Amino acid sequence: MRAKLQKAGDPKARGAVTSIAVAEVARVSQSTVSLVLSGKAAGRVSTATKTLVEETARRLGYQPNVSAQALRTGAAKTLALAVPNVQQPFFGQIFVAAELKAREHDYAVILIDTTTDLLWAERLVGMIRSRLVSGCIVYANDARSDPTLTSVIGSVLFVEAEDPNKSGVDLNVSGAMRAVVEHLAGLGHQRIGYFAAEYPKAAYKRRFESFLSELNRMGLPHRAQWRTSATFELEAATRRAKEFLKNAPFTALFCDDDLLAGAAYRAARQLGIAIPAQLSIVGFNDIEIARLLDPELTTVAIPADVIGRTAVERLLLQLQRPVKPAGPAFVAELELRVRGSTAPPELQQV
Amino acid sequence: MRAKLQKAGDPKARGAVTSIAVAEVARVSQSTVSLVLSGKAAGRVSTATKTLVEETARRLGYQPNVSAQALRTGAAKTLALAVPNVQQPFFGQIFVAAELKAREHDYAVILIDTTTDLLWAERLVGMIRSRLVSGCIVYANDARSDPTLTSVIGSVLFVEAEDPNKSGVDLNVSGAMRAVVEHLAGLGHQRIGYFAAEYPKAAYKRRFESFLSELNRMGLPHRAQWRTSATFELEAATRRAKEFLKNAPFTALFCDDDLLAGAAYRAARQLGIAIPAQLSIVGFNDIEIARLLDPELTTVAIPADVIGRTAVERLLLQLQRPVKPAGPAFVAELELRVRGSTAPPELQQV
DNA sequence: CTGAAAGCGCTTACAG
DNA sequence: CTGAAAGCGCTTACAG
Repeated sequence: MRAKLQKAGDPKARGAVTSIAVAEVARVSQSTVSLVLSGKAAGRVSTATKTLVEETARRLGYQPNVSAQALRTGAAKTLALAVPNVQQPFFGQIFVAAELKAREHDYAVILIDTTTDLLWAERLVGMIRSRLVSGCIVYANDARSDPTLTSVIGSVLFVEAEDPNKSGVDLNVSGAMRAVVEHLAGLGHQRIGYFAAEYPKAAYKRRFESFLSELNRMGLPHRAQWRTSATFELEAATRRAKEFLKNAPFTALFCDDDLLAGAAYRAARQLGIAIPAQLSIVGFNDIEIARLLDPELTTVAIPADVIGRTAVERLLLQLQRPVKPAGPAFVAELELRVRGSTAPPELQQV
Repeated sequence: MRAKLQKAGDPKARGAVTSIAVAEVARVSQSTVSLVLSGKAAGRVSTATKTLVEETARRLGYQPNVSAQALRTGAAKTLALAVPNVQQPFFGQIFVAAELKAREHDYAVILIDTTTDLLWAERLVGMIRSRLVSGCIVYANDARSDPTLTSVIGSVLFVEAEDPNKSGVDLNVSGAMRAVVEHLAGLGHQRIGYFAAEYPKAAYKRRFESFLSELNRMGLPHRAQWRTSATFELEAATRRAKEFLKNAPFTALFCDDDLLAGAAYRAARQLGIAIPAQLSIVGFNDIEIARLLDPELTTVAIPADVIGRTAVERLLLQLQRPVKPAGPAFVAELELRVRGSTAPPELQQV
């Protein structure tokens, strides 16, 4: 038995079971242990040896040191997921779906909140260059961060990107907007207001553009005064909605997000405007809030699970290629869920 | 100039700037670079050399390889945060606060959802033993996972633990329950129902026990039939609430979570029960939903930011110690926020 | 104040 | 089919 000289001052005794320990106990070489446990034994290690090693590793409770693996292979099995706001249940859903798919491939996921961390892009670049993560999914990037990300662009997959051509995964926003406008027009609404999210995201800009072109297609008018915007901070959004809805000349209102729809409900309540009799409201996202509102909210559902899964799959594929393939984005279909907040415009407003 | 022999088949060219590259350019040894950049230069490296190295590193865009650092030091600068449900905005808040504090110490955070991953405890142990993470904050563990975690217990900090003595951070639940019961009793309520969360968490059990002892203290009765439970799945919870509220003999209802309160609102709406005239409702958490409900929900606010921050601070401290200090937990104060969902019991129910 | 060297725990050609 | 050896990029005693 070889005595192990614990050199003073060296990293403290680790206690962990290493592949060398497994090799010693199994009386094989450490190479063999590595080959077997990383699944590369086929045709290179006899079945007997393979079984012995696996057995020994299990018995000793061996877990490969991921830092050593990452150092040697050059890539950590960790991904980052950057989302605008972790506190929104929708992004929680995205995370859960992404994490599940990542886990299938033995990857861990680090979550980045781009709203609370203004330097998120710089930090992400640092994470990639320091090899903390191998790649990142960026949900709804803002234009400001793009220059920062160019140096690591091959390791990034965008969802609902600023520039739609850059998206690895995208949403069929125009299809959804068509459904929204057709639904409202079908009920008899001629004037539709727009309550926009006050964030510099192309995702929101695109929704509005689709909205306008659908109105156009249907021959419906739109005025600048029929549109306002607010952040998702509930009190501020409610105040904004209240000014906006006072004497509003429209009979239906589209909201960029269910949270904004919630603020519109509160404003309507305070103003004594009945939903849907006096005002129809449509949201976007279909988070839990939609069904907690009274009446329940008609809204556009986004398949968070499909998006989260697909984004991870595509990112992992992309990381294997030498160069980023410029293939077309995966486009997720959205679904209008009609509930009680939309009805024909029975009572004309001012 | 030393020619570097790129040995065929070795890990592909990495492209990354290493400390050796910095050393070569700055014409110092790699040890010196390391000393300077890890902030251990004081009294060991001349100011001139220090400046030169820093300058060179910045110019080359050097980022230390964290895998190499972790391998050498034995600990990755990564923490895990295990929460019951990422999709609940409350845990999003916890994450944001924890991540911010972790970032201050140069740690990254991996999020674990214990509801969607039934083997989370096993996976967490794997993460710790494989050195992917140095430690973990576990929010509201369930008893089932405890045996699995014992082997890594020194690397874990509990929040609202199964066994309150094990908590590194805890909530003053009895204080909150006292405020709730006193508030309702003060309004004149004698019979208070309880809508419990149907999860095997000690956190919820403790809320109910505190509730009972506060009732006791106030001399108020409680019957088993005045209590029911449901998961947070909105439709199921609403159905449960509907059965429960039909001919309910109580005039006020405490809910383990704002989401359950939301379900109770829906049920009340369907049954034609007016809130708060016929039924007062109190929630727990004070997430956004509380202010979106109509009337706005009286609920107990939990300081997610304080909890997230403190948990990280304490975990980091704990990881430095050789043995886990059994000091007392940090106890976060909760606050009852009175809104429109509670009022005197004007109309007696059956 | 500075540098040469060991070694953290792996993976992977290479030789046998 | 198996093993010896190199080397990923760091940190840290140690020698000078």
